[in-house]
Amino acid sequence: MGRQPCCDKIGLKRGPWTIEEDHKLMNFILNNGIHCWRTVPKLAGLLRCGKSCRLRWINYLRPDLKRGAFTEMEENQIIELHARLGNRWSKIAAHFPGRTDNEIKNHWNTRIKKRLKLLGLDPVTHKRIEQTEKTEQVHDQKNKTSAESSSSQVQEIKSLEIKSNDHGDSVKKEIPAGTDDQKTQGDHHVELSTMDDTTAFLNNYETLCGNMEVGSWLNSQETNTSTNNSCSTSSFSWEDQSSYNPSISMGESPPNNFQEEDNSLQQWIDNVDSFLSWDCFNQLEDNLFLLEN
DNA sequence: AAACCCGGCAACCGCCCTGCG
DNA sequence: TCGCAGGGCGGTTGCCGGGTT
Repeated sequence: MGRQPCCDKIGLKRGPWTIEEDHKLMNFILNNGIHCWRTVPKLAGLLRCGKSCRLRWINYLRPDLKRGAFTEMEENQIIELHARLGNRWSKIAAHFPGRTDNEIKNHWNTRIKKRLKLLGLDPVTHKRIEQTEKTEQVHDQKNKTSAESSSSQVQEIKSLEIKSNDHGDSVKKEIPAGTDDQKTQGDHHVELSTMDDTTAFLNNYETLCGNMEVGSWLNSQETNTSTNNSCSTSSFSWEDQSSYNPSISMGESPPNNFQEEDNSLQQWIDNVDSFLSWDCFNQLEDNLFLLEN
């Protein structure tokens, strides 16, 4: 039979959201806050599932979303974080205010992954591809000879990692050791016997990336994303708004927060209106309406 | 100009986790 | 402690627009 759907999907709309639906959802959340996603579509007059509303809000309508292309710095940071955290996109997204996990995940899958491959780096292990193969061999051997001491293999892994340092000057950064994130690295990552090894690996990784000049390479491969960013996509950063309260979340009531500040709600709506270009859409809707009649 | 291909991204699916009664 | 409901999250799908043939 399978799992029960999260809500009664009969008669529910799916697919791309319309401007009208966006308006309804945004107005509802602004006026009422979010108490229970399941009730949101009903109360907001939407024929959508609660989950769909939640996703739409989080990935598109949320006022603090940063729009536009990823900068070179952001990309490098994503790569760095992915090396530490694996595919835990929400954790990675937490380091990028205004970016969503979905956005980062898509960006990773569509661009960064390919670039790492082009650079000869395994996007999963973040090691050079030939090293990954060797490491896998080490793992295979380890499984076969589990009774033996693993020290020599760890040594081999270490030596492989250290090789990545042999590319010239190293660019060292301070990396906090012993964080939870490091302790919970994904299984697919290189086995590290100690926290020192983790730090060494990260340092080596960073050194590798630095020496291969990922940033400049990316820059040369692509007509400057930052310039494109500034002209192709309007960017709305809620951080710019002094009245913004980032704690819009379950159980809280954003309107109160907004109302406490002079004109903040109106400012927000104005900003959202501008970045969604609703005037244009409204005009289009009007035109369509006239055509239909 | 049309057909086809491909990449990017929004949205969906379904499992997992957490909080509550 | 257990079961359930709801939200969170990662993986996947499918549409759309731009590029190529």
